[in-house]
Order: sequence, then structure tokens, then C-alpha cells
Amino acid sequence: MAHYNFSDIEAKWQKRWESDQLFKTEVDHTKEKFYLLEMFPYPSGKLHMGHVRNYSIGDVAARFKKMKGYNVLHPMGWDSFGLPAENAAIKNGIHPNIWTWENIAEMRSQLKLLGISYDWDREIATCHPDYYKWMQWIFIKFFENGLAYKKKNPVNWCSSCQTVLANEQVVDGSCERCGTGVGKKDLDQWYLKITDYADRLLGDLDKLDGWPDKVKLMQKNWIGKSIGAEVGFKFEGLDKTLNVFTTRPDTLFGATYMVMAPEHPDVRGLISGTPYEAAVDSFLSKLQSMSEIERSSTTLEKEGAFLGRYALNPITGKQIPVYIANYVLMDYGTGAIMAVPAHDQRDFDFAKKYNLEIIPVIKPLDSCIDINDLKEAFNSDGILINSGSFDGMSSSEAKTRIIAFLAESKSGQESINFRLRDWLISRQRYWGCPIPMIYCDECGWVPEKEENLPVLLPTDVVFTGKGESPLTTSKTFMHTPCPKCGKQGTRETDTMDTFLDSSWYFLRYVDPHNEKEFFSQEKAKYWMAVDQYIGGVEHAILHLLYSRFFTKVLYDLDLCPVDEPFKKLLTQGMVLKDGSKMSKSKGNVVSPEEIIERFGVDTARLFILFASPPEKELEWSDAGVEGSYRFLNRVYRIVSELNTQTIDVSGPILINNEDEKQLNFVLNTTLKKVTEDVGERFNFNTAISSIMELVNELYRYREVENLNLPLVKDVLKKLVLILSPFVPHISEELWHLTGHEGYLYNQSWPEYNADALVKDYIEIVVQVNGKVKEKLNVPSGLSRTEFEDLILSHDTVNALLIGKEILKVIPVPDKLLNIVIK
RNA sequence: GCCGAAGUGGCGGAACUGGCAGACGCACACGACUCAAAAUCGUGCGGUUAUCCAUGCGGGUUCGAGUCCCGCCUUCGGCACCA
Repeated sequence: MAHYNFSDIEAKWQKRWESDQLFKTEVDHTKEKFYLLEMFPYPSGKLHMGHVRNYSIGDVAARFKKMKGYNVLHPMGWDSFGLPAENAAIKNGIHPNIWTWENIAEMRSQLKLLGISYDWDREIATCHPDYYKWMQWIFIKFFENGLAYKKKNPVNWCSSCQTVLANEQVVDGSCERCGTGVGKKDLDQWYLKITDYADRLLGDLDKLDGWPDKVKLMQKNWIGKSIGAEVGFKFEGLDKTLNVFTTRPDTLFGATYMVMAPEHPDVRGLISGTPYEAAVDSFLSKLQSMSEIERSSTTLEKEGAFLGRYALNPITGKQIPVYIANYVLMDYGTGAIMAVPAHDQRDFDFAKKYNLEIIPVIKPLDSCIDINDLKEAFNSDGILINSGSFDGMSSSEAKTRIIAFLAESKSGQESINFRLRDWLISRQRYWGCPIPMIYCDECGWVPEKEENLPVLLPTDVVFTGKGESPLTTSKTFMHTPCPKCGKQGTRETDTMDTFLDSSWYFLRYVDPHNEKEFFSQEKAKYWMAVDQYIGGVEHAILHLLYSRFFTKVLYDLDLCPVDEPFKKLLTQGMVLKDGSKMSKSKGNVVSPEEIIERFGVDTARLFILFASPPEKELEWSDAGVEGSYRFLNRVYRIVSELNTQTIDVSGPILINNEDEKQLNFVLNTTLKKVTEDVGERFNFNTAISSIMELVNELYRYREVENLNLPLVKDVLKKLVLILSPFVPHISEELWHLTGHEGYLYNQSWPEYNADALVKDYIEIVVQVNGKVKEKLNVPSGLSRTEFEDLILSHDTVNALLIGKEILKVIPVPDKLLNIVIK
């Protein structure tokens, strides 16, 4: 008998699928669409198991939806700008462009071995000018609408590499490339105004029913909305006000000192020429000598310096000393706080160190804490004390009343703050999308004209890994006429953060070859939003938040039909080996290529999908892979063996005896379970286990005399159909072997027959006081009383009850009966 | 420190609205086939066994709890001086 020759089978069908353009998709208004997307990869050159898992999960969903009758869009592309290409250029002298395209070619061929149902005609690469032209176009839209701006701000700076680093490139406070401690440097950088969208990005999380709560919560925390008040404290003897933000206006009477961030722009003016200047300066220089990480450590002792100035409490007029301190940040709120040591632990620590006054103004509801002798700050809500006319109010009431009071005297109002900062997108890098802006002495920053896009990356650059962006070394790039006035202008030489490229790629897929628009609105209307998005949880915040931000901006500009990009999100777990993430340094990497060569891609896919539910971590097991391989052999063997008997059989399926009924029952429970597990829950592991049970049942049934061949034929056909999303190659082979035409991808998903699920007799459980005592076969579908009477009349049940007093009987028809006795 | 998730056999994991804990697979053991091995097929497989004990630990609700509630422990993840 023919045996399962996976390598021939896989090569054969992959070739046919490709030449017949099986997975090519077009807009079709007669069908409901389904847009399924896996996060596109960075072309590092090698496919790893995480990729295989990600795309296998996606392929099951895509093939299933197609068979369910949807018009499925399932594209793939490359997130191909980024640092590794440039590092390779510095290290090996290969141009990033060559390095990247070679990697793409390599990875594409590996990816094709997986047999995923991608429409390769829609392939995109973010480093291709056809793509980044539209990236630049979008950037200009942001600029024209006031959402992109340039400002000078302290950024991460590696003094050894002489370059700016993204936050992600700072690992444990050091440069990821050279290990030098990272400092801060003031640089002129481009920002996107994501803070304008903070409230909507937060509020619309509620719309995202199909997202994991975990991811929504992470975004919520990242956006970090705080409701409170901005309060102005006048400086004593100066015509100047110190504005602070607080979430606890109810503690205003407990403010005993003020703190400004060391970088606060007003500090210099307050101390200049005063006797305090020298002491403050020595504190500031101490801070400057520290690295950013040392400074931002929560365990750092709180230290500061008195400015020799006083502010006045806007309600009481009380005189309050003003400090600077290392624990107040310039880039949150107003860069200054009112310190209430009785009710904030940080202020409490500082007050203890500098012997500052601690006045309790909130009393706990249960007064078990001695509020006058605090060992630590009491930071919960409570009842106001020591607060004049506000005494006795609850914290929440006092917040409202005190804000109202401040508003009346024009010294404060309600205020909301977000921890989300504007998005710094400038990178002093070569291998990224050029920022299409030109600086002109007359006109300032002017966007490049649309007809001149894309602003191409120059090729005559030097990669030293030091200094400014490599674009400054190009002789052809920098100088260009101002698009507005025509005088000599200078191009921006920084490139964009690559997270911008990936913030809209899902939109380009709907119309990837459009040369006139970044995509046709017509097509976007049909395809958007992405119905199911699948990727690693490591993108829970940045990529997914940025994509939501872009979609909302484009929606507001009437350039996108939806304001949320991804309806449903599945965050797949990592692939582990020996309990930890596969990595070269740990030497626990399992190469997909090797597994595919030894067992075939169907086995690899099956193992990955079977061993763990998609959102959980997956522990790699070589023995488990062999188990999956064994199962596919088992399937191949029984289908081809039984097929010799059923191939020419036709006629109606008649169920005659218990064996046949049982086989038909298992077939239909499996159809139901697989349909629900794949379609509703993404529980691929249990779907597969139920298919295994069907195969086991088929092996059992094979042993009976006089096989019901029309029934067997039906089982074989449906078995192959439901296997096909998981293991498409072997399924396609068996589909044709069993005499069927066409591709499985174009077949309809088999529906279960509800009648077959009804059993005449059901095994039920008899419990006494909640413990299982007996199992009985009884007719199904009885009423509660029929069920109860039948079981209580049973001899073996009565034997359990001899000499006992029955207190209560709880019948659950078709399941169990519990008898409570004394 | 704050927020969140998860703890079930030797292992990966099932158990959907509270209703037979351990589906399916791996590993292991035994049997059949074989001169033999591999492959394959079959049987067994939480601990004890008259019974009982078992879903991290301790309580609770319920006729009945892996599932719900309260309090701990452990592990993992996110944020981290955010006023």
C-alpha cells in the first residue's frame, strides 16, 4: 500500500495551489468578507517557530472561514525598515538595501514551504519606495493638520555611539549596541500628537469586545488618565504663579511645601542672584552627573534643595516653602506639585528627611489609625479634618467643592492628565522612511510637494555608526529648493521610527498596487476593518496603540472608513523549549526547516496547533512532534485502506445497527465540536483531539463484519474536509485519492446532523450525598419526574438506600440524580 | 510598590452556563505480529484499594465546587517617583 510520502505530497500541492492562483482574492459584493491578518514579520532572514505558530493559527482561521463561505483576505508582507539592516551594513559592509531584499527572498521561500493560504499578489514591503511614498504622504497629512511638530526635548543619548536611541533600544539603562550608560541630550525632534487622541484611544477600548481584557488593560494603564485639578499658588512677593496638578484637591489644606522639577524653566529666575543659588546649583550638578536610570529609580533617596522662596495657599493664604527635588518629573502635569506629606508616601519620605511639617487633613472612616502620629502616609479617601469649612466632608465631595471654590477665585479648575506622551518619531538612522520635510530660512518647515514623492533614500551614504543620521553624508540629498518660495532649503536628514510603517500597512493590503492613492476608499470600505488580527502579546501596547491612533486620524480626515482597525485580536503565546524562550545564546533553538524536512510541514503545523491553546505558551517537544507525525500516518493509512472498498460505492446512507449508529454519532459530535472550537473559540487543540477520537472510532469500527460502506465513505469525506484547515497538504492528497474534484479550499464546510447526536439511551450517574455510587443506562429525554421515578425504582439504587431516610432528591435529566440521605 | 493572569497525573493539556476530574496526546509497562528489531495493532496507566483520598494552601456558599465567594502562598506578565 502507498505510504505517507509527505515531501512529495507537500511539494506537489503547493505548486498546484500557486499555479492555479487558488488564494487570489478580489472584492466580491455578493459575499460577506473576512479580513484575516497576522502581524507581518521583520525580514531577519530566518523563519523561527514563533512565525510558524503565528501563521499556522492564521491559516486555520482563514481556510475555515473560506470554507464557511466568506470572501477571505489573507495577505502577507514585510516590516522591512529597521536597525538590524543598518547594523549589518556597519559590521559586514553590505548595503542595507541588498541585505534586506536578500533576506526577504530567503524568508519568502521558507514561508511558502508552510503552505499558508496567502494572496501573494498583495505582498508589500515597507522599505519599497511604492510603500514609503504613501508613508510620507500620510506624514504630510499629519503635518498639515497640526499633528506633527518639531520641538527640542531631552532624548536618550549614547555618548559612545554618538547617537539617539529609541526607548526600546535602551536595555536596563544601557545602549543595546555598546553597553554604555545612556544619558539625556536636548535635540530637535519630530513628534506626533498622539496625546490629542488619548481620551478617544482610552474610551474606544470599550468598543473592542473581541480584544483580550489583558491587552485593553495594558493600553489603559499606558494611556494613564488621571482626573484632578490644576491649582495656582502665587509666589510671595513676586508677580508669578506656580501651577501644580493634583489628583487630590481634597488634601489642599495639608500642603506644607511645594516641589518643582529640577528642569522646571522658572527655577533659574527664582534663585538667580539670591543666597540660595549656590546650594541649588550644587544639587543640580549632582543630578546631572547621574544616569537617567539612576535618577528614575524608585529606590533612589528623595533629595532636594530649598529655593528660598515661598508660595501662598490659594484658599488659606498660608506661606509654603518651595523646593526642587529629584522625584518630581518635568514632563508630567505642570512639572511641579503641592506636597501633602500626610497623604502621599513620597512627600512623606521627603518631609521626614528635611523635617518639614506634616499636617493630616483626611481621617480614615474607621479610625484605627492614629492620624496625628503617622508612620507612613495615609493615602486613601476619608473624611476631611483641619480643613476649615470643608471639615466633615467626604473626600469625593470635598474634591468637587474645593475645585468649585478655586474656580470662583480663579486660582484653579478641574484638569485631566495623561501619562501618554507625544510620540517621538525622529531617528538618526539611514534604513527608515525619510521624513519628507524641508527647512527654509524664510518659510520654516515645509513639506515636500506631493508630485515629488517619494523622497528617496539616497544611496551615496557612509555608515559609520557614529554621529548624525547617515543621510547627512550624502552629497545629493540635503540641498533642495524650498517647495514654497523656491530658495535654497535643507532636507530633514532624520528618518521615521519604523513603528509608523507598521501603523497602517493593513490599509495598504486592501489595494497594494495603487499608484494614485494610498488605497482606494471603495476597496477599504469593503475590506476594513480587519476581522481577526493575530500576533504576539509583545505588541500589546506600542504597535497596537499606534495603529489605532493612525486609523483614528485617517478616519477624522475622511481617508479611512473605520475608526478602529482590528475587530478581534488574538495574542498568541511564545514557543518555549525547556521552559524558556528559544534563543541562540541558550542554544535551545529548534529550526523549522529541519522539522519540516524530517516530518513535513503538516506535522509541524499539527503539533503546534495541538500541543497548546493558541494564546498560551507552547512547550516544544520532539516526542510530541513524533506523535503528531504518527497520527497523520494513521489517518493516511486508514483512509487509503478503507478507500479501496468505498471508492466505487454510491447510494443512500442507512443506519442499521448500534455500531453504525455509534460511528455516525462520533462523526457528528466531532463535526459540531470542530466547528465550534475553530469558529467561535479558537480552541484548535481540542478540535484536533476530537478529530483524533473520530479516527480512533474509525479504527474500532473497521473491525466489525459487513462494513456499511456508504457510511464509511461519508465519514472519510468529512474527516478530510475538517482536517484540511490544520493539515492542508495531506488532506488535499486524500481528497483526490478518495475520488473528489477541485480544491478543498473551495469546498463547503460540512454541517453536523443534529438527529445523529440524539441517543436513545444515556449513561447517567446516581449520587448519594454528592458522591458517585452507581451508573445506569436510561432512556434519554425523560421529564424530571419520569427520570426520578425510573431511577428510584431501580434495584441497585434501592439497595443503596436501605435503612436510610431520604431527605431530598435532585434529578438532572440525562445527566445525574443526587439523593440526600441521613 | 501598583495593576493583571495563572496554579489540575511523570509531562503537554481537557472538563462550554456549578453536575462522573484527568478527554486527546506524550512518556512508561505489558500483550499480539516477528527468528529478532523497528513499524503497526491491542490492553493498562493519579494515590490507595471492602473503601476512601485527590485540581497550590486554609475557610465559606451549595444537594453538589477544578469552576462561585473570602483570606493566604507561589509563579509569570505589564507599569514603575505619573503627583
